[in-house]
Amino acid sequence: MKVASVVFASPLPQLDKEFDYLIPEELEAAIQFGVQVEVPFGSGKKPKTGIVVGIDGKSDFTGNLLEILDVPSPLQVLSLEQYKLAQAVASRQAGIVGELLASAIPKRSKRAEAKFVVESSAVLSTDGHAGVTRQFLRPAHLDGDKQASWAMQFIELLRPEIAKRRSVLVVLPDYRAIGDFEAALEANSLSQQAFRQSSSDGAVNRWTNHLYAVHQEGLIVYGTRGAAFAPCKNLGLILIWDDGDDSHHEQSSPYWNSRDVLLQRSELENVSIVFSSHSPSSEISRLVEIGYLSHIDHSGAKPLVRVTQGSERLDQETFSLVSKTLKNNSPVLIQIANLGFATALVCTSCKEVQRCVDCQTALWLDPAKVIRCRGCKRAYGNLCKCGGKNFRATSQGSHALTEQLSRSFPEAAVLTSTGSERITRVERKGILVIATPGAEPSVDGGYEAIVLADAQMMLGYPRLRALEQACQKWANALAHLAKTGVAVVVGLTGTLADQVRNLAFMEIVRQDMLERSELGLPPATRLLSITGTNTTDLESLKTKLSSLEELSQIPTSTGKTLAYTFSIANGSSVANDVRLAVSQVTKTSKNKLPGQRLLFINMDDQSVI
DNA sequence: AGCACGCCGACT
DNA sequence: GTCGGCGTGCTC
Repeated sequence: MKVASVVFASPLPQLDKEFDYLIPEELEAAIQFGVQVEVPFGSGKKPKTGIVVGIDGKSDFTGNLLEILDVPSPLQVLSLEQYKLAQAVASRQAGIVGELLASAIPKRSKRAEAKFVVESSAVLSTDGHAGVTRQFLRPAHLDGDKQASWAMQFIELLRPEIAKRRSVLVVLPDYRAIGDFEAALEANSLSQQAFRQSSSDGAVNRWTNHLYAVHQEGLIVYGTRGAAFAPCKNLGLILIWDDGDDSHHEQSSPYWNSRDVLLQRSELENVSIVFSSHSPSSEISRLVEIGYLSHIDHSGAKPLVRVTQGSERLDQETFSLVSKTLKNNSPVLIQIANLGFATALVCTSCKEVQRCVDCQTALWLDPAKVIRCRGCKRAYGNLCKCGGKNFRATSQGSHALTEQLSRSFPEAAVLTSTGSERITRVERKGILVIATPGAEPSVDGGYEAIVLADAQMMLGYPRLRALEQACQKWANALAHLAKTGVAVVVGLTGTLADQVRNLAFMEIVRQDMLERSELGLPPATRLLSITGTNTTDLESLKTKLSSLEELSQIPTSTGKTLAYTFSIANGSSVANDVRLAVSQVTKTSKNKLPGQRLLFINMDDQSVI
């Protein structure tokens, strides 16, 4: 009898390998790579579902081989390329193949399967994958009247691939981008060939789209970050929008991100890849710098941008610009940094900044006008320690500004759009929109005036990536400007002011990236963090890791996290060593909790510094 | 995950 | 003497 290698879509490290089973002759016809099988496993009575990832005449296993019990459906659910990608990502991130497979394969829907018919296709074009290109592409600075410039650009790039019956994979940061992309697909009559891979779709749709992506070539497969692992038959091109956006990072182990996964996919499947954004991430900037990516600039005509130096949100000139634009019945956008009524509260009698008694975090006025700790959410009354009853806001949030502007421009409608209360589109008229970064509503033809009111504050965050993230948020907001519009960026000085005025985000991020390189910080190096709850376990891990020369430890603010930098070239050996050390500590620890992981390895931490 | 194997305390 | 606690380790 022939032998099949089977893997399980399980996050358990003990099951992170292939198990061999004999193929009974009556099932031999149905067994092929990527089909689901029912197999006996362990001493459990009920059969376990696995996936066939290899068929051979023999097995290296010395024990007694068992037989596959059943093949519930002859349909392939996993492609060879997907499996290789999961293996590569697991090894790079010191994670487990099974946990990646679990998210790459949706839940089976028998109802979807009953209706699924593979379109019989001609023999695939085999014109090879000659001329693989890897690019960073800047789309036009300004969006079209009805469509996002990047989405239109994506359509142009994917068209020729679809015509060749190549599939195209499109990975987007969030649902707003999905909306923009779907609008572009619709406008170009491509919706029929596009298959969304989304965890929020219903089980039947999800499974249907998954099956199409496995079995049919020449499709547009798109979705948010999870789609990076989606099957794509005859893949010819990978497109990623705004790779620097936080949403491209997976929040659970093994903490992969779209950029790195898709770079690996491009290498493994030898296909072209295009990263696109208005302002590059520092990683993309580095890849352009070392010549791995070529830089294609389609940004075109620059809009008119004014930079003011003062810290005042709306100086006289800006105020009259807003006022004049509204009078002309044209829309205005004001981008501010955060929610709530105030970012910090100062007592008017003792001048103390109000802090939480538990965690020392600054208090703020939340959207419900309750004084609350920003960190632990504890609510406070309206009384300072000194007995003072009055507070002054050190910086205003969106709701306070809405109220103030409603008074200043009584005849205009004032709308607020934030991450949690988002408006996606507004009518083209004299309307004043206040939005937090990433929540800017679209408007046909663009805004006639855009004010980036908190530019200075957004730079001030004590984070490694503050500058590149600020550039990303500004550039994305400015894409909403009308061709005849004017933008005002508040509170920048010196070289940075000049660079922002010229929309030289490429250069700003490049300089920032080079400065970080000199300090040995990402993206020139990688940053590893290991987080746990138990300090003794972390201590013993620290001792184990101290013998590894490739790692250089960096301090962290909490005792619950160890952080190290390591060189990109050492990536695979570091991943191996760390995985080993963590499994040893886990094995000998006395603090194990059932079903809970003791230590979390993040091979590319974004937030410890 | 399940489940068996295994070596120490209170029970008919 | 045995029943059963769940720590440890394996499952093709």
